[in-house]
Amino acid sequence: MEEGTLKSPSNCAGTVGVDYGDTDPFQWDSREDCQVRQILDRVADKWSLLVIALLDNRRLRFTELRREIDGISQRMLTVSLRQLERDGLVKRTVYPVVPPRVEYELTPLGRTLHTTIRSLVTWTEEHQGEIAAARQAYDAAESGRG
Amino acid sequence: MEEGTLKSPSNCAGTVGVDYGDTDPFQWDSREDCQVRQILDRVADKWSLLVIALLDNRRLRFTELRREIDGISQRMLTVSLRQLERDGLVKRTVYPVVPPRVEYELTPLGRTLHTTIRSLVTWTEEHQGEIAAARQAYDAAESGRG
DNA sequence: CTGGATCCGACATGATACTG
DNA sequence: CAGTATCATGTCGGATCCAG
Repeated sequence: MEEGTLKSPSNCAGTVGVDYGDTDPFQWDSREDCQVRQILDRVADKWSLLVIALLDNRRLRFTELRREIDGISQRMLTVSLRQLERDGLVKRTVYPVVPPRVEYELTPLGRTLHTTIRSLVTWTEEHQGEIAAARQAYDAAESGRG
Repeated sequence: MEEGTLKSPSNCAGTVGVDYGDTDPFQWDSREDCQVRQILDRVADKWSLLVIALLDNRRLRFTELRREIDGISQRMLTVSLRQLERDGLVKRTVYPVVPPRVEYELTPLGRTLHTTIRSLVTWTEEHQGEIAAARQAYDAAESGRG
């Protein structure tokens, strides 16, 4: 199983050698625990991001989520949901009926993250134009230089 | 080359089939442009996240960045920086000296993103304990059900 | 020092088939 | 419907060599 055992050992070896002397705005990576690196990676994951974004304050069924996040495979949706559930961000409710009915919703913890993620999404919405422009400019200059 | 051409064609096919009827909190993925999906993936990237986080309001050299983001390979740092530069988030300054000296800093656009990313990092810092606890609980219950 | 190019393995992800 | 298991593979990312 590709559980959340620990895939990247190198993440915790020396983690990040931040050493500002006094002002250390990013002590999180070297001290605290390298956990932050790992959690960031999980939370900033492509699919997790979308799942959390979609579960605003609604309960969605598996298939509903799958339809909304067009392009996600059943497998990845399952895996993502499992991870989010394990991290206490998403609550999974199974109704013992036939056919099966499973609903997903954000936990209180997940809702606090939703806010942050939402702001990331909003940022992207607002600045996609600038980014597109920057890319064009970059690519133009690039092809110009050969 | 693994440029930012377009790796996931499926991303833009139907993108996300959001269809709430009236209240559509996530129109971004289906309308606007699927760009959002792609940009989100880029800015939420593991290394990009850390790079932007580290370039708070300082200029860092290539090697400095590499040292701070312990665990990143030269290749990925280069790739990440190129992408960020192309997206207009990071400014690259080359000093025509020998040995070469290259410094990186956030652009104004990058600085706006920094704020958002910083809040994501902060969230992770603040809630890593809860997540760890949730994982323990989950794993315990899991092994219990065996 | 800063990178570009290449090679290659590992892991993540998709596709498919099967189950309760 | 909601997964699980298995297999195939594409991509990411590390290691290495080379160049300005």
